[in-house]
Amino acid sequence: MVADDLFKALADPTRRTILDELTQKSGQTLFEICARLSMKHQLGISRQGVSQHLAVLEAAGLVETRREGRYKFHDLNTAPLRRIADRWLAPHPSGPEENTP
Amino acid sequence: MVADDLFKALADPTRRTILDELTQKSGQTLFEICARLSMKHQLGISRQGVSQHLAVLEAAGLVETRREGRYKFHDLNTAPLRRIADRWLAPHPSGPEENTP
DNA sequence: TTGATAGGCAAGTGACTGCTTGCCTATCCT
DNA sequence: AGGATAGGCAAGCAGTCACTTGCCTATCAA
Repeated sequence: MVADDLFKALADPTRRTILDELTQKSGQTLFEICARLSMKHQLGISRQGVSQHLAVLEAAGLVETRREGRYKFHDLNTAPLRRIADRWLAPHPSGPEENTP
Repeated sequence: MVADDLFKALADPTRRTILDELTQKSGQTLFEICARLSMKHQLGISRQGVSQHLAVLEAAGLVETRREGRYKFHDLNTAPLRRIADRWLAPHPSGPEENTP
């Protein structure tokens, strides 16, 4: 389920802060994001923790990555965000989501 | 944290289905929502489960309630939804969310 | 080639969460 | 009054999640 990945990704405050950082400066590496979370947000989190958060954001389609040599750059993709509110702003004839987990 | 309640509320698929139902028909009671989840969505969930979900949605500001006698009606409030995407669509000078849990 | 840098994989742990069950209160209808 | 209906409170349980630790691979610079 696509919507599920999206909302689950947004549910964590650290992931939302990562999106904030990528909004300010796109194309950051893992270490760069780690440094910013630590410096600007006083987030004492390990590199692995950030890496796992980025994986969740990528699975949700909110972050796209490109490799260059040993560097992996992370870019923001706001497309999924813009469709969130639309779902509940107008009545739908049928439920847009199957809910059988 | 307001944003935290909002995103946590949206993280659960059952709660999103409840929002779908309230979009279709506003002002439903707890039992009415229970019946619709069971009939239309094959969700085998207890009344307490639905009640707890509604409490979370109300804490997030997505649902507002009004009592009339022994009935409690639930109405949708889409205002918080419309501000979600805005956060990451334009760069912010400083982080809009404190992240010190 | 050696060391340093950037990142990945996997297992373990503590906390949170969704859900149930059991019991209780309040309102309405005969 | 008495039963039925609508809803609330609280404890308990199982599954999920965020995070850490330890080790491994790949690229670059000397």
